[in-house]
Amino acid sequence: METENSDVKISIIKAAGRLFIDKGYRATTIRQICAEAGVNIAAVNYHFGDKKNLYAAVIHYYKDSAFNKFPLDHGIRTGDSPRSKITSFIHAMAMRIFGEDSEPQFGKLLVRELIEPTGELDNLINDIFRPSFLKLSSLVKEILGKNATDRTIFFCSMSIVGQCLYFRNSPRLAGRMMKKENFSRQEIQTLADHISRFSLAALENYLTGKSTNPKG
Amino acid sequence: METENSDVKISIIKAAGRLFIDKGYRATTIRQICAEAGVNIAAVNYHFGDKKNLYAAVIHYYKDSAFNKFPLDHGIRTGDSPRSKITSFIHAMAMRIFGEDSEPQFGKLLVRELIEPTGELDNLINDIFRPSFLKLSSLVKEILGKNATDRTIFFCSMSIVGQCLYFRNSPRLAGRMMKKENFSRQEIQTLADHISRFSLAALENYLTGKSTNPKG
DNA sequence: TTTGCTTTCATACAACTGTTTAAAATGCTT
DNA sequence: AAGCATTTTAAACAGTTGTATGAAAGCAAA
Repeated sequence: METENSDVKISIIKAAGRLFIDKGYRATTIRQICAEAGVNIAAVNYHFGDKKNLYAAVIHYYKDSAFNKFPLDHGIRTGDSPRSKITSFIHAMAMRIFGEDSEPQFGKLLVRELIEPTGELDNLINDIFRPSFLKLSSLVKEILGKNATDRTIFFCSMSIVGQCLYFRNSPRLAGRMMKKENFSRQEIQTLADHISRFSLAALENYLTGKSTNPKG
Repeated sequence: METENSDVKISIIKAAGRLFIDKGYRATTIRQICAEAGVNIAAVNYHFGDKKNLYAAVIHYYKDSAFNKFPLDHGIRTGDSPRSKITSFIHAMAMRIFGEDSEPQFGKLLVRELIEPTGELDNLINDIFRPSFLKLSSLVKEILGKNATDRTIFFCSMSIVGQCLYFRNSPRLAGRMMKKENFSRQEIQTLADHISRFSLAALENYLTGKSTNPKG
């Protein structure tokens, strides 16, 4: 059995990726994958061993694809202002999560794994979530200043990530743009612009803002 | 066949709810549900017709439970300040989404349905998402003021909802509190306090804040 | 106790699942 | 062209799924 990624393996990975993104791991059958890829039923087991291994290969493939195009420090230059750095980070994160046009939507796979872990979640946390979150936290800390506690930095970073993921997976409300399958780069930038603006406005007034006690 | 909710029906709904929340609709089998509820395997089909109908009953049951305890205007009094109103709204939303201790976590069912619609999604959008979102939007509008466009109000409301749902479904990062199965009321309030504070800081400076253009 | 209805039960069924197998086809080296 | 390893194929496998069935049990009213 070959170890490199042959054409057949790639075509299976891509077909499986489309289906996993669209229907999820469990609801996608090997027969569907093979039909979509135009290969025999036994091809998955021959080339990947089993369905679980194929899924891991799909995650790996799309993860590399997303982070090769938009690495963690994409658009961030050392001399940039904290505002500019966090804005660049959010834009790159949005591009990874949304994908462009018909590109794979890595964020959908991520969220699916969050909701219904298949066993790859631990790898994803170590490979993706943790380093990405740590990078974001360091940028958040630059904005909040030295008075911010680790807990505050943590919560604020969570708030930023949450916005990105929800925009990708929100329901269709009224006749608006959300819940589209694919977004153009222009639309992704519009969303990333909002998230950056919203988050920066929050971060720059988080420590000085009034209390939110409902009674007060 | 009875039309009221008998004891057996309730116990099946509750057992199914626990399993659907934990493993999702597809991964949960009727045999598991009946074992958990201590009833015969044919009970689901006898009392609910089929699995899909049972799922709809589960959604309906937990939805009513969550909104009876924490309705849309929970804690909101007419004379309250806009800040106080939106804070109360976020706290109630958090309670509905997280549930308390071992209470049903309605947010998990919601997000599962967002990620992998079973057909109930359209009902949920009409019954839950849309009215809740409209209520939140009206409160956001109060804070942003009359200069805010509908588009701005929409995006900012999305940002608030996104935070709540992500906190419920975030991965376990380091040894922190997230990705717990159950949250105490104290922990939910802590999260809601942060989300309120973050969002209010954002809303009150969104229109006056500087641009987020990465170049600037 | 008998009657008639509702509910429970063990069992069975057809459809679908991931996976395996052994033979056929293909490609590559000599 | 021959030999050999790799890949593809059709067919089958055992296990699980949601659902259906017909008999047994429960139960209230007469």
